[in-house]
Amino acid sequence: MNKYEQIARDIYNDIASGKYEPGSQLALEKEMCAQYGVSRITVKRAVDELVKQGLVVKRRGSGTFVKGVQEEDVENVGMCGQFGGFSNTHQGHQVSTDVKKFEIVHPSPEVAEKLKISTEDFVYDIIRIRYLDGRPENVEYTQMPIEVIPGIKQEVLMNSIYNHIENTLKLQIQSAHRTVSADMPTEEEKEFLRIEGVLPVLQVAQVAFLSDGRPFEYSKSRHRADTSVFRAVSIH
Amino acid sequence: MNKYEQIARDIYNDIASGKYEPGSQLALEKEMCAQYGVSRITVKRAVDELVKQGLVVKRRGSGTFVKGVQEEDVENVGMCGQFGGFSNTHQGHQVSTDVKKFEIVHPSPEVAEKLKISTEDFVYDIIRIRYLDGRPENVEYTQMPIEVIPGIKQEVLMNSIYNHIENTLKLQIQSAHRTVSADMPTEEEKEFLRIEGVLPVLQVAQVAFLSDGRPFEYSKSRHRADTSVFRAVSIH
DNA sequence: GAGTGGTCTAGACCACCCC
DNA sequence: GGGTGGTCTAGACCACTCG
Repeated sequence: MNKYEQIARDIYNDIASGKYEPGSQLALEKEMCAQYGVSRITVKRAVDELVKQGLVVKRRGSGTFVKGVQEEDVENVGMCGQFGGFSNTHQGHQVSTDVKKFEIVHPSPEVAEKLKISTEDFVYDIIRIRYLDGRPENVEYTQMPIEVIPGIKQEVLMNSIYNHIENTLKLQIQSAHRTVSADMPTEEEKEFLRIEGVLPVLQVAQVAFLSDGRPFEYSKSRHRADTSVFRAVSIH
Repeated sequence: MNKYEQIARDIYNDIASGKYEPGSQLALEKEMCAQYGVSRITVKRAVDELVKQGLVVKRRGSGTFVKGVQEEDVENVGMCGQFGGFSNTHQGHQVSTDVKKFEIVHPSPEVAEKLKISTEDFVYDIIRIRYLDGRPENVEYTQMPIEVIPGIKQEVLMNSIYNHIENTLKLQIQSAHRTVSADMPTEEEKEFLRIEGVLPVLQVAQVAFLSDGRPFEYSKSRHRADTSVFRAVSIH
């Protein structure tokens, strides 16, 4: 564990545990240097992690202050960013999966372009429904190059593809480019998600990248609008 | 202008102008040190800006590589992040505004909590419709504490509140916490946005903060789903 | 003027990749 | 083994806030 990560985690815990009230001032960077026995630039980096998460604000000439945001935000953005697949973001709930389609096909030109592969290559073509505590929450359309992510089996799909990638294949996920939009469900999706009446879906389309820069996934997840939101923090 | 900002901008331009092909390797950090006459940590910081924007990937032991994402992404996330109000994010289009409501009221308990003020305080209560090239694109419900953002006039609302804050009041915007969701428009909104038939709206609710940590705005903008998306890049 | 965080340096050592 | 980026140091100076 790096020093700055450990320090960031420490401060985070102090805030989450209520040791720092919302609006109150954090210990000075100089003080933290002494407390942790590190240089100031390392403390700065640790605190900058919290700034990135939106938990604190730095004011040059004054100090660093706790922002005091809603608890939901802290939980959702938290130490981990809005990352991981579906399973990881809903800890504490019972997650189950229904695999509706699992084939290997050629990608469309659009998908091939996004995944930086040829239409001659092969991709997994997966449709899954995700349930939270037994209620359908979203339907996920996933395409992944078999070259990049080999060994996907039915069993992997029932759990987390992300776990398979990081734990079994030992690959690192680096980033995701997401586009969020609103749409109406198709008739099939209304069945999948047990939607009656008029309810839109929140669509999250993403291209995800490994740490070596290769795109490894193009997916669209379409969520019931009454049970899902997408959160983001942006810093100027 | 700071050195690392200038260097980041330089590299960004090299990528945007196509001097670096997608997938190609950037100049080494050591080379950039020589080129710009700065220390390596400064070059690193510059390149990290581009990583944050999702334009490049660093591979320890190998180098830094251009990710090769869609042009839309680069434009939208770009050098500026997905920031600024509506006017700034649609340069090149003709933007106009229709003010439907402009009053001063007490905030609801929920809004007061988010803005860290009392329900006894006053907030502007604003409803505006935004048009892109003459077509209604979204309706925006804004509440701002009059104490924090004084001097809002009809004329300001016709242009950009953000410009007023940064240029007239000389305040710095620091961050925004956003929650994106999908919903159906109300009957009134269908009129405002000239929606016929069944079309959902993409809602972006946000609390925005000044650089001194004070929340200064709670707003909900509800966009026609057929003309709007929300983009985000997340880095592990 | 005293004190805060912001930027930057020159140099060290480490973890990792590839040959 | 040679070269990459990652982390960290000790110290300097600057920009800003506040009393």
